[in-house]
This record gives sequence, C-alpha cells and structure tokens, in this order.
Amino acid sequence: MAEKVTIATVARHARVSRQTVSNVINAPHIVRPETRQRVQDAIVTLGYRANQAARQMRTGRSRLIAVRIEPTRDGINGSVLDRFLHGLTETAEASGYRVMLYTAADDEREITAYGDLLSTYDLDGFVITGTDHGDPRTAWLAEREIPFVTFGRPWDHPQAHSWVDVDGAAGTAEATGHLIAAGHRHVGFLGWPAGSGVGDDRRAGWRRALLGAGVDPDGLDTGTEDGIAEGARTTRELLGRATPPTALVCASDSLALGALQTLRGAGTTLPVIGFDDTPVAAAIGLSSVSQPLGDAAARCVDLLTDLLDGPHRDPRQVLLRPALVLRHLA
Amino acid sequence: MAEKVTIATVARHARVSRQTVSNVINAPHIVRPETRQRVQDAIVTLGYRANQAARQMRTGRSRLIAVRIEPTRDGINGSVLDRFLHGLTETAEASGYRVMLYTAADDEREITAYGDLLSTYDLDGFVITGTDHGDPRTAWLAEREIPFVTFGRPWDHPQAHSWVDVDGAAGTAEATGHLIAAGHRHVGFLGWPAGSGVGDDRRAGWRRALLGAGVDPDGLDTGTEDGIAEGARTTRELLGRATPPTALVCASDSLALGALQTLRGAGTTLPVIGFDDTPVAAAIGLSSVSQPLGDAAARCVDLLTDLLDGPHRDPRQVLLRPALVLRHLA
DNA sequence: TCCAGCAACTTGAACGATCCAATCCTGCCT
DNA sequence: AGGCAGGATTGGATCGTTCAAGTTGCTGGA
Repeated sequence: MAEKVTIATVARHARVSRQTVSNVINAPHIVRPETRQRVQDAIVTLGYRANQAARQMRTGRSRLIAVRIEPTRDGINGSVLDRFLHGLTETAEASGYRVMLYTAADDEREITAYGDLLSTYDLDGFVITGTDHGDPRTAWLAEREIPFVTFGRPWDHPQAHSWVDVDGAAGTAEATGHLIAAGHRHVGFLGWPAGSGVGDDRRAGWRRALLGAGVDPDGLDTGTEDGIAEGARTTRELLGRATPPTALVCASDSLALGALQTLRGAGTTLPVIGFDDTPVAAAIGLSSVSQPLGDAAARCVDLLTDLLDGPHRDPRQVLLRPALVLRHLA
Repeated sequence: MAEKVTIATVARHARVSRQTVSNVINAPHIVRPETRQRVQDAIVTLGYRANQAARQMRTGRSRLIAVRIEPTRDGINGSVLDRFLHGLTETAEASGYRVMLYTAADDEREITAYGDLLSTYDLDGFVITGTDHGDPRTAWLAEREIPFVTFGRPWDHPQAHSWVDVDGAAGTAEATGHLIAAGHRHVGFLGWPAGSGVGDDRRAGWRRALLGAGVDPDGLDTGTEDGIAEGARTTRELLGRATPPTALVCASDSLALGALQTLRGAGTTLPVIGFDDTPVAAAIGLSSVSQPLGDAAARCVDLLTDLLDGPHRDPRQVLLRPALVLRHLA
C-alpha cells in the first residue's frame, strides 16, 4: 500500500512549492519550461493524481455530470438509453468529466432531486432526455442558471437553451422517399396522437415526402398510443380504408412490430419501416430509421463542456440526421 | 440566489457548536433529544445539506459506487445492463450512495481505470459484471482490499468474494421441465461452446432435467458462439440428426431467434424457449427465462454496503432464481 | 547608481466537514 | 455543601487543493 501522494509530495520531490505544482497542472504557461519539466517528471515518477474532493472544495466544481436513468418503460426502447449513456460516458471521460446516475419517479420529483444533487455533490451540469412542451425541469434549471443540455428539442422555444436532437422528420421523409422510389404511392403512416413534439415531427416528414410526390396524405394517416397491440389494431383499421396503403412508415419499432403481426395474420406482405433501429428490428430484419446515438451523446457533452468551461457562451443547437437502415423486410 | 448554508450556519441558527450539528447528523444518539430537535429544525429551515466534498476529504469516503458501462455488443442484450443499472441506481440512492459510470475498452484497461477512479475520486467500491474464469480484475481488487461485488459467480473459487448471480441451471431446468411436462422427450439444447461458466451452467440445468426424466441428452446437445445466424445454422444441423428434437431450450434469446428463423423457413413449428427475456422475446412472443435484474441489482448494493459500512464482514453470496416467462411460442 | 517593472516562484489563508482532546454542565452521592 | 462521575458541548487541528498576496532576482531606462 503506497503512501498517499499529495501535491506536497510532488513539490518536495521536484524542489518547488505546492503552488508551482498546481500551476504546472492548471496553468502550465506561467511556469518556466525546465521547472515545468522537472515537476512533470516528479508527477509521473510518484504517480501523483489530483484529489478531486480537495479540488472541488476549493473551486466548487466537481467535474461531474448527472444523467437520469429511467425505468425501462415498455422495454423495447431500453437499449436506446443504454447506447446513449455509453456514448455520454465515453466522451465525458475524454473531456475529464464523469457521469453520475440518478433516478426519479416523475418530473416533479426529478426537480427535487436536482436540489439534492447540486447542494451535496456540487454537480456541474445535467443532461436531460426526453423533453416535451413546456417542460418544468428546463425552466427550473434555467431560472437558477444551472448548466444543462437536453437531448430533444424544446418545441416551444427553439433557441431557449443548448440542445442536441435527431431530425425525425428527415428520417421519416427518407423512409417514405425510399418507398416512393420503389414504386409505392399510398404510403401509410402509423403515428402517435397529435400534440407530442417528437410524434408531430415524425409525421411531418412523412407528409412532406408524400406531398412532394404529389400524393394526398390525408386518408393514410393514423394516430395511436405507442405499443405493439396498438400498432396491430391500427394497421387493421388502415387496411380497411377506402384506399389502403401499399407500404407503411411507423413512428416507432413497436408500432411497426404490431403492423407486421397484423400483416402476417392477414397473409399479406407490405414493406414496413420502423423508427429507432432497436435490437428487435435488427433481430427480425425490420428496416428502421436509426438515430446516431453515439454522436448525439458526444455532442451533448461538447455543448455542456462549452457551457462549463467557456465564459457564458450563448446556447447552441445541434440537429443530427438519422440514417435509414434497410433490411429484408422493406 | 441563497447564501451557502454550511454546518456553521446551522450551528449559529440553533445556538450550538458545529460539532453538535455534526453529531446530530452522524451520531444522533449522543445528543440530548431537545437539542437534537432544535438542530434538526434548523437544518430543515435553512435547507442545509452536507457538502460531500468536504466530508469526503476528511473521511476519505465518497459514497460513490462505480459501474462499468460496456459498449452494447450484439445489441440484443443491451437492455439487460440497462435494467440492472436502473435497479442499482435506485437501491444505491436509498442507502445514500450514488452510481458513477466508467468505460473501458477491455479488461486490461479496466484495471488501469480502477487506479484512476480510486485515486482521484476516492471511490468506495465497484460492481463488476460479467466475470469469467480467473478474472484478473477481481484479483487486482482483492489484492488491494478494495470493496467490490460481482454480478456473476467466480466459477473457480465459489466463496472468494461477495457476489450475486442468477441460477442459470435452475432456469434451463425449469424450461426443460416445462417442455417435458407438455409431453416432449427429445428436448434439444442450443448452447455455447463448453468452457464458459455461464454457458456450462445453463447446459447443466438442461442435462439434469432430461436425465431426471430418463432421457439421454447426448445426441441433443450443441455448442456454438452466440448470435442469430449461429442459432439458425445450429438448428438446421440439429434437425438433421438421427433423433431430431421436438422442442428446444436455448442459452440465449439470440440463439432462440435463430432457431425460430430456421423453423419458419422449414415450415415446421417446435416449442422454443430462450434465455434472458429480452425485449425482443417479449415483442415476438417468445417464451424465455427471465433474470430478476432489479432484485439482483438491489442485492449487489446490499452486499457492497455491507462491506463498506460493516467492519470487515465475511464475503456473502446470493443466488437468485430466474422465472420462466411463458408466451404463445412455447 | 537607483529603482520601476516584470517574471518566476513562495507563503499564508481559505474551502466545509470531521476528529480529537479538553472543558463545561448536570445530577447524584456522601 | 462539596465532590465526583459521566455525558454533552466546545475549540482547535486537519484533509489536499487553489486563491491572493507576498518575495526574490533580474533587466533596463534615466
């Protein structure tokens, strides 16, 4: 068991003062090169590592970023958060930050959790996922000038704060375009009820692509809660309409799976494209729109560190393009 | 913006000394009840929260637990870690601990990461997932007497350290038993190559159940790497054998999915039971053996806090029973 | 020759909690 | 009333780092 190596140990070993060691670490340019070298050698020789707690106490900064880990809801989208978290951790490490997890039963309690995390851990910032219209969490944080980045746009005020998002409309538009290019005209849409930012966005892309091809989307649209059973039911309904679709674009892989169930039951085959490129889609060969989660996570960290390290930068926004992953079921 | 509330603020407000406030927090029983009440009132009134960094510097304990978040390998098992992490975070919070994430490209670098995490963050302990025969990581930690718990048994030395695991053999045995009870005798096994602790364990449960029913398992066993394609190929091979199986038990949902693909292609239907109860299984109606991940995570935290709070407890082990989840494909 | 000006480094103090040892109180016994 | 035991409370030191305010030594202009 090695003795504790502190900044004083390094200072003695390099025959300088503690402060000079601190300067070598935090402001190398103000130290004479040969002294700097001597200190750096001592740091390596002794295996010195700055104690985060002591640094934090003095500076008030923890180099810790908090992310909420939500209970897996329907299970199917669980791996999305998983991949996002991994990317976040990896990029944060590269910038000298660490990721801390917290849970909250609902948005209300999440705000309570903020206070706790901030006062006891001096957290530097938050990454918030899944924001929706008029989110109380972002308002709370903004009011207190606590740095945060959201993964997901604030639909009401596009420039309110820094965020990273994936252009869902571009994704569904590309999926729809692919089907149109394959000769389809009546491309149906399995979506969520109007009113959610994400859902409306994905629907908009599909509409745009159809209108661009001169097809009236109105009879081909549906809106239902997310879920396999809902997808199956809505597909049955859609197939019974006056002009049934010859292909389907869906707002989620869950809905797409439901559609496939109905189609198989009816003995029909139609191209179906899902959204999120979940493992389920990969496993059964369902084409899907894939979100660049690793990229998104990296950009979240970038934006957050900008807010933290830079002196009061303006909020920035990043919109990433998803990719259409084609598999044999399309 | 509120003034910073320190232990001194509380002490002034309650007209006692800092030490008394500290005692109310850390050793309430030695403070006179009425004084204790006065201090607690002051804490609530002022919204005081102990500064973790200062406490950590004095005590050397961070109340932080580290967990590695791995890059999602084949994607299909991603949600397993996800659910485990959520359980971990939730239980840790209840015990006053927080979960910090870290990544490592391989086991070698993971050990390097330990040193970094320990010296800069004063981490209290680790939760290690996916241990295998002669894991270098547990050896490293044990040598330095750093508290850790593994999710997964050390197959070589069952009592070497504290661990939590799920009884895979019991799971496959139950699955096999279910099929036997339904009238099957030739129940095949899609497993991994011999040599991995987890894989051998799952195979053993299947063998035990077959032998118990008086069936010779030898011609019904297979071993292949994990994956959908591998599962499909192995199933074809198995169906071509002298006594083909009339039902299948698999070591993973990936293998089970492969099996289903082959069966569908061959126009046959056989009951298939997977392992892990991934979202994919739930989505397509595949029966599967479900690991109680929330429980497992909670027990991990319990064991770890035992090691941390208690004075040198002996290592403890917890073996949890998985549950067979029956769906229409069984 | 003197001292302003600067670069390079050193010293003392502070962050907020806990630990330690010394002191103060209280009630009880003689 | 005085002494004493024992628990409650107090002040001071401490953890490792950074900030603020020195100190030293050197250069160069008048």
